[in-house]
Amino acid sequence: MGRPPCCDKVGIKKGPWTPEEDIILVSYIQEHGPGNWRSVPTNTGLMRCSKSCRLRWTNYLRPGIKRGNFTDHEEKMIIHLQALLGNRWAAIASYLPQRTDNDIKNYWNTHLKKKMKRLQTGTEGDDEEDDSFSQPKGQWERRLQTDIHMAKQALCEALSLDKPTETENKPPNPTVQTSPYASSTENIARLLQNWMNKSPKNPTQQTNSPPGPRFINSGTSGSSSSGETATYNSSSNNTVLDSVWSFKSDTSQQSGSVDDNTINSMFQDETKPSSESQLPLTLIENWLFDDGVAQNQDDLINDSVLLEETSPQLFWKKT
DNA sequence: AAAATTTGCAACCGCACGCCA
DNA sequence: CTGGCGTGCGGTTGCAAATTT
Repeated sequence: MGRPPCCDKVGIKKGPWTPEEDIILVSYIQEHGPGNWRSVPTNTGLMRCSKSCRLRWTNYLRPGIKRGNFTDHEEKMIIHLQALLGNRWAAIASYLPQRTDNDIKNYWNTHLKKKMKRLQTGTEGDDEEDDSFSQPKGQWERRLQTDIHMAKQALCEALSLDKPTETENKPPNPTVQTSPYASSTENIARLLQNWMNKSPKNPTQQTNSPPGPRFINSGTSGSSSSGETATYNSSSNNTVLDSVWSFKSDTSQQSGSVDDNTINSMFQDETKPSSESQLPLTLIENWLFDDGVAQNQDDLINDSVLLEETSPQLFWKKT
């Protein structure tokens, strides 16, 4: 007998999330914290399955998420990490705390994969955008070696949970960085008001949206169950979220500055690994982005293994 | 200017895994 | 030990926006 569905499919709404739903979800999580997703639809009245709630939260509503264009640095990291880890997007995302695995996966599939293909078809060197990326030879061997390497790395990771966290040279970690929601407080009241004033059919236009490539109007497709589904700009979702967070913080703290510690502690047990649970990044980053190594991908794995073997302490903690 | 095609991304689906009774 | 449940993960899809014809 097969597993029952994660949720009752009858009456479950699908498709794009509306701002109302986002607000309900965020409010609930702000009160109860993430987790126990099963109870979220029940307790909030959201006509969404628990999975959908979790996905919406982790991929979109969670604080600390950076949206918009990937930087060169991020792109290189993804390329290198993908070479090391394969399509283990969650693992890759753990090294890019501001990005979700879904985001990284999408970026890989839509941008980097093509780049790879281009390079593979013999245009190496012609690509002005990415001179650090080249298709490795003997991929199977390397993958095998990678897996061994990763097993070692995972072990180190597991054993170094209580090690001090790296911070320097490290991309800002959402669990310690200043909340972007607090920083956008100025716009928030206005944005929230804008959104509230506009009819659901009139999407909130970006007033401080991230520099995303374009804006998708999620529209009513896929969520026809609600005849009056609010259409809104996906890229402004964070704007709505900003509004929620900051609105709440404004009501409790006149300064409008969210108590980051409160929020951060609140979400410490999220799906994204905290900095404490990560392998010290600086050394890996340094190694990954060492130009010499980057230009010599064939030696990448060997270098890493060698490095690990010759300097095992580097993989434990920064000295 | 309009139609056709491509692109990008949010969301869904199904499987896997760990926990617990 | 076993089965149910909750959650996480990776692959895939659907559709609006952007681009090309």
